[in-house]
Amino acid sequence: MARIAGSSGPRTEEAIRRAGLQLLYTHGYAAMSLRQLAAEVGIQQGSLYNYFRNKQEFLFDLIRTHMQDLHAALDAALLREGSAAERLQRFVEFHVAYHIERPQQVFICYSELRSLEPDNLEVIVAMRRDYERKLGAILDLGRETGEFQLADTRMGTLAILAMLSGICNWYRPDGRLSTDAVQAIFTGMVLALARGEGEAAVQAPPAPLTRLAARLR
Amino acid sequence: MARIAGSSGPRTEEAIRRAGLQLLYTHGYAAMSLRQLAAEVGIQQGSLYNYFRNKQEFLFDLIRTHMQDLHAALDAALLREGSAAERLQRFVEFHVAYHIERPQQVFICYSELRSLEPDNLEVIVAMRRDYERKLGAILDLGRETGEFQLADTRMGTLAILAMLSGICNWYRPDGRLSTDAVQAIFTGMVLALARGEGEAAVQAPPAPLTRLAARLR
DNA sequence: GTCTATAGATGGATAGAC
DNA sequence: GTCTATCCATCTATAGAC
Repeated sequence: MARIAGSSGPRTEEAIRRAGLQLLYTHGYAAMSLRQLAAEVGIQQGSLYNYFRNKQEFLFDLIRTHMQDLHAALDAALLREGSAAERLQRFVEFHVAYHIERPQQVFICYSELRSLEPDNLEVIVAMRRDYERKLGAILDLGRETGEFQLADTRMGTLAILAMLSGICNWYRPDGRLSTDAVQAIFTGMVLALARGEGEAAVQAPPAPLTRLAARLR
Repeated sequence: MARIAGSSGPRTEEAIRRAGLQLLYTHGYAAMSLRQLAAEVGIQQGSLYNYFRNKQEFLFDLIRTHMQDLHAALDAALLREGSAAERLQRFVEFHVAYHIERPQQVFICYSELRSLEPDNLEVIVAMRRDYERKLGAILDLGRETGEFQLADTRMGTLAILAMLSGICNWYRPDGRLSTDAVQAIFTGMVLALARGEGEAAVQAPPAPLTRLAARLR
């Protein structure tokens, strides 16, 4: 993976981003050393400081850039017209495709929030809230038009995002299903979730189960 | 948080587990120092080695113990009779309650898999697969009886687990909803997901969306 | 922009007294 | 079982030559 020593400027910057992404994905922020990063790029460790002021700034830039790309791509893909179901389908297709194409970036943006210093974290969390709101607006619309029967649109938002974002934890390009197939299957599941009334199968209260779990704590 | 110096044996062991859980949850394995851990417990750092051979063994024990508890609690709660819908409802109620009661343990068991050495990871992944299979069996049963219309039960398993496990990322005891309310809402969403056919709202292929996302990469 | 060299701090783990 | 003291490795970040 080592590059030619002496390669300069933009090429090095891009190499650092790529290698950093891979190392963050594999080892995590705290376990990724700048010596490793420099070795992957093919430069000496001190030279990295020509590209960022410190390790934290490097992480923050990587995450913020990804969140900006995500928003831009969503805005380009999302329908502003059509039924709520159509918009939801577009959202799912977009989100699935984006997560399948950038599993590393997506994973880091979830898993390394804890590694951000408070001020930086605040910025990213705000961007994430905006993204959630765009899905929330679709679910709210669907409830107004009667297309969706969700008991709670906020919980629906969180459930759908968790379900879709989980894809980057198991999807493999050489796996059983193509991107299109995954998109189709998840679109079906999300639409069913949003439309269905999902009345309970059993009426008995779940309290005893909770106690059981507590006993084993 | 410091405890009385000189406290011995089982009390210290329990204190180490509790403090370790908190530190792993807050900072992660790589960023958690044994000096921090010892300080939280109220002992000196060297004394920790009376309770584990090294840091890795401590993490592994914590995760393995949690997975064992999870399996035992599920087996105690899961119906072996009844319709697939009833069993699925029980599964969701159990899983939600368990995750709400132990958000830290659950979070660590997902986020620190990367910190396990290969042999240890293998053990945990096998336990996790067993857990997934128990949900998968319910979905398969439902498809055989015609209760469920899932396009792909394996994807259904992954989707449901991601959706439910995401709860520990946002649930707060002092939040808007009680445990019972969260259980009821998620039961409804999961049952709707499993039952619904979820035909697409739009027939057009999603290929252009994928290209759009790629353009912004 | 890259290199070498190093400061300064912190980490996991061990040894031996009590 | 807990303490003190320490070894040795590794880390981020900086300084200055080329």
